[in-house]
Amino acid sequence: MNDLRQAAQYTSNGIEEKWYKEWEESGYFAPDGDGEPFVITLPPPNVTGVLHMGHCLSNSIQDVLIRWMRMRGRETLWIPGTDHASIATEQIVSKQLRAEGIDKHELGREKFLDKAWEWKEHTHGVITNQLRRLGCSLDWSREAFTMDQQRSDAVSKAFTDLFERGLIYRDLYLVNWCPHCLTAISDDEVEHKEKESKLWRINYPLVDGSGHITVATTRPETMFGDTAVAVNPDDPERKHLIGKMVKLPLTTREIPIIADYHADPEKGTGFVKITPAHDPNDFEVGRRNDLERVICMDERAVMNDNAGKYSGMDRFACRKAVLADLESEGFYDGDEKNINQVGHHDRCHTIIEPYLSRQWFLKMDELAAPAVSAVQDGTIKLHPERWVGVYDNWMGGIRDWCISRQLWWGHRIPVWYCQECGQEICGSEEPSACSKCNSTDLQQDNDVLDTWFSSWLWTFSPLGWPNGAEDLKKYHPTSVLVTGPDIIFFWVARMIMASYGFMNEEPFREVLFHGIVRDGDGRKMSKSLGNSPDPIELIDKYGSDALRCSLMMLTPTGQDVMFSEDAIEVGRNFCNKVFQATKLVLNYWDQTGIDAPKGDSSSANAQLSVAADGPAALWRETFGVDSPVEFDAENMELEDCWILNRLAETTDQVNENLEKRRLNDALYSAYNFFRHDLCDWYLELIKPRLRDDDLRPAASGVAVLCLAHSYKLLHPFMPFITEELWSWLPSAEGSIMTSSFPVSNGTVYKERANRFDRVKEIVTVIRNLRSELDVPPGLRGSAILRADRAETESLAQDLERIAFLSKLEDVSVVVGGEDPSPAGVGLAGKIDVFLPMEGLVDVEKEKERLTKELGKLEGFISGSRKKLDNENFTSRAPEQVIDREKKQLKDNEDKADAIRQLIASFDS
RNA sequence: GGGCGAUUAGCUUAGUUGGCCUAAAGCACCUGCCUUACAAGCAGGGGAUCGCUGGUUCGAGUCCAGCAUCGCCCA
Repeated sequence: MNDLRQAAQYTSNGIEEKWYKEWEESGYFAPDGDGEPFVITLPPPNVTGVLHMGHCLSNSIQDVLIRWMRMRGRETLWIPGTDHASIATEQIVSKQLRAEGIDKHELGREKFLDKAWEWKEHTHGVITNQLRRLGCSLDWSREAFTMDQQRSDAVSKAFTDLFERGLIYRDLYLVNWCPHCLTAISDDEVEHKEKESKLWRINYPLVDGSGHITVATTRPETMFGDTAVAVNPDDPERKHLIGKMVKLPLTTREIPIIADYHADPEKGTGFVKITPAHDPNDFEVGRRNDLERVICMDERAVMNDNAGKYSGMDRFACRKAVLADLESEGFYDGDEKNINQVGHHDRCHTIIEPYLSRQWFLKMDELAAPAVSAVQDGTIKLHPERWVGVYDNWMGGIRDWCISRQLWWGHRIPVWYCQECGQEICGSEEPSACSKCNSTDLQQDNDVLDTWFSSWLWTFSPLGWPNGAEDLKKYHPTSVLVTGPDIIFFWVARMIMASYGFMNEEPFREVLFHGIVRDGDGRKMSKSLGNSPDPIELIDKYGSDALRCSLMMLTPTGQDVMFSEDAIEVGRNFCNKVFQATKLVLNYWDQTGIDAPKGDSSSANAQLSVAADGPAALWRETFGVDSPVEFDAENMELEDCWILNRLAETTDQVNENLEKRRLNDALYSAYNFFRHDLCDWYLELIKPRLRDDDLRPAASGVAVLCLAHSYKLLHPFMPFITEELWSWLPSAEGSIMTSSFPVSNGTVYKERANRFDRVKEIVTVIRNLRSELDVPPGLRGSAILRADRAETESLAQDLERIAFLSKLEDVSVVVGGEDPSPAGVGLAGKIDVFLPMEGLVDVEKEKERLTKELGKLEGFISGSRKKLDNENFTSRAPEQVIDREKKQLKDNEDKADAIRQLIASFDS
């Protein structure tokens, strides 16, 4: 027998790796069958990175969808891959080289790339193995990397296509420049942070000697790049100065006062210094007014010769020096506090320097148009829907995308320059000679492309575009994209544009945005805060199933999730619960000595509605083999009917919620069924039958069926433990992950199921009474139920069950009659429940309790009466609503009467 | 400054078409129980003027307007 069967508690040790290996070797992750394809491309993690909590959530969601669809018979494909993370990787490799005393530039491009590839090979296995530990059922045979040959081909094909379509251009532009990484970055990579700074006032003397004007600035060090001062043309107090010249302090230059609406008379001093080469707004002003662009810093944000004696100083050191000199030379006019948004590079957190340089841009308008309508007309659905507005908003104001990066690790821009005639040649392959002058002296552009320029192709490049055809035809468009909303612009929007741009169709049918994983205090998890647990450590400690289950249970659809280590106990505890219930059932099953034939998974199914034909039919349906147990389908036990009905209902709920992509609701349905219906009620109740030699086979048989279906329902969420326990079941054959997912078309045994619900209600009332009246747990008293004649008959069949579940010696039923006294009393629907307790009941306490209950009822009654007395209500509300209200009133009045009578009986 | 979202029990949230809402769940808390699957458990309990103010309606946690507070994105 399996060692785990003997364990006191569930432990995932060894089990998870064992099953993952088995699944992978059996080829279960590859698409199979001829069902409608269901395809996801994994959002590629950084190849040199490690798994973090956000990945765990995102990948768990994807795996749930994939496993569910696979079990439903769809041809599923989940494609893994990683991206090359240009800036991050280049930073790491450069740092490693520096530690060895090697400078990147001395080493040279080729050798640096060798080092980077080495590093990539070294770290690649880390993240992919982590995905395996999580249980992700990815088709590893199709793994892609953004810089492998196939994907590199896709990138240069995309670039050359766009180039030929005239959408790519090169221009001098003010870009977001990182003086630390020495590269341009896109708008999206800039993080704006609020900073308290100052607004300094500086006097610029008028050249004609008629005094001075005062400009206000947050960046005095850029004054060496000033080429004008702007005044609002509608500014009555200052417009007369337009056209005059001012002297730029600390220099010998003279600049004009110009008219531009960028200047706001209400803001600052009404005069704005214009620095076209160092400020995005000023750049636009410069364009409008045809101003000269004077660059006063180099790429490291060090002042250059245009800054005169400040040349060679860092930008911030220069600011201090300039301010000091302005003051000593009498140009300084004070300052005031100012809070402004300062852009930082999201990778290295250096303050961005707007920098004038020649970059490659992609025109977006044309590409955006079909991507906007696809989301608007519902071709692509976003969940939750509110992201549609955010998406539209951004797409409406879309700006051209700066795609060049001054880095080496990445896809080198496929453009060559003729050194003879200056011709630009773009092509997927290196040209042998200049197309214009035939010179062979060609040089490739030094820059590489933004990493997102390869990931925006991610729905079709992993399927083999542009070379392969088969996978592409079969699996594109993909089905779902699962990701966080933080990259909706970076990635999601661009993928949609790319797909329409190159494939002429949508990249996926729906996008599932999930929340961000935060720590227990609601802070975003981050390396610098050190508040992010290592998922692999958590998996080692608690098991992957526990981690997945906890994350899914804690994550409201589309909302952020607060995760702390103790939250994972929810999942761990549930795994143990599933294990314990299995142990119980199988231990009794083994005692039956029945030798169950193994089933045939190919003929097995999971249609719950066959349960109505009896457990034997369900057994055949579930395991694909005749039931080794003889069930009496004509005389099913009440609880068996009830649990099979609950199973059918739960199955519906799970499927329905998964359909709606409400994953945590789906999990909760299955969880509540297992923990409460199956364990707390059903398994508790059948214990006497399990201990009885004659009744054991049927009771344990139904329990086995419940377990089998529970495992299936839970398998997408917790794949390992369900596979392990499935393998323990009699008649179970093959892997659960390739078995059928349960389906149901409604309820079974509805009438008897309702009868059991009444049993539950009565038992709950009795337990409540026992507890409220402080009846010692060891005391097995009796109870009397009073009901009308119609109910009494069926109730009589259930008395033993009620007695057992409420731990009473005996329970009897009467029709009408006096209240037994003294007794505790409760109401289960229309049934009065008496707990006679000679000498035990504290009359005063019981009266107090009943009075409280009566008060509550009277509140409801007066509420109902008020409604029903309102003619507006009775004439306008729908009939069912009125009927329901009347019925409630009647029920509550009956209850209240019963309680009043009882209170009176105490007094007599 | 522009936009989006949130506000329900101590905490995290559910509440989908206005009426089975007499507002649900988990965690936390209190009480009892080591009952031969499980203390990583079971049974029971307390705890909410649904952010505020108006409006629409026979009826509002739900729809509308304004306000307040918080969060996110963009400029």
